[in-house]
Order: sequence, then C-alpha cells, then structure tokens
Amino acid sequence: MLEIKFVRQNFQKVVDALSKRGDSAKLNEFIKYDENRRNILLEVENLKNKRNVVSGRIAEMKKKGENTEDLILEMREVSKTIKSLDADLSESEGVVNDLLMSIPNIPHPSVPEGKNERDNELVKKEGVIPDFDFEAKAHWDIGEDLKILDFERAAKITGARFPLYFGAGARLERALINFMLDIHTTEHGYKEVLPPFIVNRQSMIHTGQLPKFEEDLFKLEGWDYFLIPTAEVPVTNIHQGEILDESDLPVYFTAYTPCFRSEAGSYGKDTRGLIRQHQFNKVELVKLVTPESSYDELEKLLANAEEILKRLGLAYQVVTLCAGDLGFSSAKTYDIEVWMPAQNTYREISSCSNFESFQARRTSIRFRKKGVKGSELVHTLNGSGLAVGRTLAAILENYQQADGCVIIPEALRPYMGGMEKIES
RNA sequence: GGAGAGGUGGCCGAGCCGGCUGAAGGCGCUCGCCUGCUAAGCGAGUGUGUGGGGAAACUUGCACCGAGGGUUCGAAUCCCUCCCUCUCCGCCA
Repeated sequence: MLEIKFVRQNFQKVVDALSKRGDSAKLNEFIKYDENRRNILLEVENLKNKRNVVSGRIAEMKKKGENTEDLILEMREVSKTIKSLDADLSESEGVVNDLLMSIPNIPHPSVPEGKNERDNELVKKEGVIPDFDFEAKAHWDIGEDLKILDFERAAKITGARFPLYFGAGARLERALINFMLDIHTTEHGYKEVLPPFIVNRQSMIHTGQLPKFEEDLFKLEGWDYFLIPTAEVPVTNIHQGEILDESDLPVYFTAYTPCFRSEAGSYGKDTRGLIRQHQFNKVELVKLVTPESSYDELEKLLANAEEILKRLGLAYQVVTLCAGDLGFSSAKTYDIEVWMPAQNTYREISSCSNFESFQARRTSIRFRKKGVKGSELVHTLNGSGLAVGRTLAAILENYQQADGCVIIPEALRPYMGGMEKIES
C-alpha cells in the first residue's frame, strides 16, 4: 500500500508508474472519493469537537448543580448528526481504502521498462551448462524411471499438480531443505523459523496477496483462513504491529514451508513434472531492514540465494524483472533462473524482491531510531532460497547420466548418508 | 468440550461505582545538568494514525485502552457479539 498522502500529492507520478506496469487502475475515482472523504471528515470533526467541549461543560455545570437540560437536548441532536455523518464517512473511507489497497507498488527507478517477461533485463549468467552426448531426458521421465517420482499415483490421491516422492527422491527433497537451511543459518546469518502454514485474511492483506488475488489462494472452507502460497506471508507478519528498535535491525529470517497455490489461469502451462504444482516446498529468506540499506540488502539476499546454486553446481542466470512483469507489492525483483537441459532453457527458481515500505505500511512494522523522535516504517524484502521442487528437478536433469542414473551433487552427499548416485 | 481469570502506551502496571485520564506510578529510552572512570543523582522530554497552521522547532483538531456494535450530552470505564491469552478439568497427536 502506498501512503495516502503520497498518492494525493504525487498523483501524476503514481499514474505514470502504474502505466509503466501496464496497470490502468481507475485512479481518477480516487481523487474524487478522497476529496469527498476529507470534506465529511472536516465537518464531522468539527461537530465532535463541539460535542467534546460541551460535554465537558455539562460535567462542570452538573458539579455546580446548574441546569443542563437545554444543552443535553441540543447535544442529543448533534450526536445524531455525527452518527449519520460517521456512516457516510466510513462508506467513503471504504471506497478510498479499497482503491488504495489495489494500487501496486511503484517500480524503483532502476527497473527496466517493458510489458512482459520478454523485456526482463539479463544481469548475469553463471555456471557451466552441461554438455550431454545423449539426449537429455525431462526430470519427470527421469524421476519416474528411477521410481522416485510418481505423478499418476499422486493424481489418484488428490488430483493433478501434486507431487509424490519415494525413496531417494523423498530423501533428496529433504536433503535439499536441510542443506539450504543450514547454509542460510550458519553462513548467511539468518534465524530459522517454522511458521504456521495456514494464515488469516489480515496476514494475506498485509503482504499483498489480498484483496486482489484471492483466486490464487486455497481457502479453508468454514474459516477465514488460507493455505500459505509462500512463507513470505507468515514470516513477514511475525512482527506485525510492532515498533522495533533500530538495533534489532536488520532482521533475517529463513523458513522452510510447503507452499500452496491454486495456479488459476495457468491451465495449459507446465502440466508435467515438478515445475508448477499446487503444493511445493520452498526455503524462504525474509528481511526487515532500514530504508537506507534495503537495496544493498537486496543484493546480499540475491547473493545468498545464488550461493545455493553455486554449491550445487547448477548453471543459472539472473534477470531484473521489467516494470510490466513486477509483482504487485514489489518495487524491484531479481529472478534467478536455473538451466533445465531437457527444456533447453532457464526456468525461474528464485525471486528476490525489495518491497520497500509497501508491505510494512500495511503490516505496520516500524522502528525507532536512536535520538530521533517518532518511528519509521521498515523495508521488507524476501526471496526464495530456493524453490525446493524445482531445484530437485534441476538436479535430476543436470546430473543425469547416459545410463539413466543421477549423480548426487557433492554438497548434498552428507545429507544423503553418503549416497553418490540414484539408480534404479 | 466444561469451569474460571484476563487483554491498557516501547515494556511492566494503576484506573474499570461513566465526565480535566491519552491515560497515575515504575522501568526503559532521549536530551540537559552534575559527578575526575563506572554507578548513582537531579531536571525535561518520550505512542500511533489522520486533518489544519508554520520555512522549521513547534502548535492545534479528531480518532485510537484486543476487534466490532450498543446505551449516554459524555465510555478505557456500563451492555451485547466476536477474537486472543492464561489457569484448572476432560479428550487427544
């Protein structure tokens, strides 16, 4: 959410920024309703002031035993008026707030212009793309041949887009989770968190999934609760409504959670394999930082996520999302895309974003500076470190051998009881 | 699920027979004074949101004492609904 004052005072700037995103929100309504809201506010506040003053006087008069009958009668009317104006006000506020909630974040100046993913800007390529002297198999074929992945049976249990791992596959997934968490906690300074996987509506609003994207979420029937689409939601909400001390910052959290996404609107896409599932595992990185440091912190966050791929020996590239491809709450996002041999292309495996104060304002997370009056909103960031299912898919495809087995990357072997390869 | 207790400012904690209480007191923090270090001491300040005035320091209106309704001229204080926390009992991974 942007600050209402900011929108009012920088109206054209906001409109321009939104058009950069290709978002043509009906902002002209905003001005109209906001003005209306403020007019009512002025009127109602004057009346409330009168009520407060007169009520005080009534108290004094009563103490002296004077007659207050007339004043009370008069105030009775005033209160009635206030009540009806308050109703109008909350209606206007509702409209203004809905509009405000549906305005996405303003892209950072360094974000390239563009409409969609094709306009994303390549930052760098790392690692060596494997050169096979046989035809690379897709990870779903590898997984099924090795009997470590079983999509058909998963579909019987639940339906399409759910994973079922067996044996070394299940263990590899678990190994990856532990490997990632260990590196982030022991080497990158993150505190491990194991949060709820179900959150309430408010938390979803705070991080920006709601009110706009409810159709992407799984909702619990009979509850106003949702399955988390990412650990970002519970973890960013840990300090909601709190005022932190500057010395508490930066806060670094890492969390493993499963993630649940309805994937509405992506029916034909990535129907096979682990790439696009309704349920997948992810190790997430979340930061709360000072505004001055947030872009440095974004670079560090990106490096922390990259480190995992480096240690796993997977080739990848980093792109800066263009304005049109930017997520709703984000001011700037880097995507890390891992090389997938069978598809002969890079696929997103991590998304690292700086939300600046956008989420902090909704979530009300602020901090106090030493020697400075008042408080300030923190900046929030998060990134995948990494998407586990996609990492496993990348390992299967990049480490496959001609005979159908898959070599386990060196870094993971301690987590696999020393196992060096997966074979049927 | 049954029976109780409670949710107040950065924290602890009064107020809760309705009205000079945005909220005592303490702690913490900031600034100043004092003190040859540290500690102690003294004085002042110290919530958030939103609107107005001011270049600014600041000043001023309104709202906020878990959330939402209600009663009242007036509610942190009374009533209703909901949420959450704690204790005991029951049940249970």
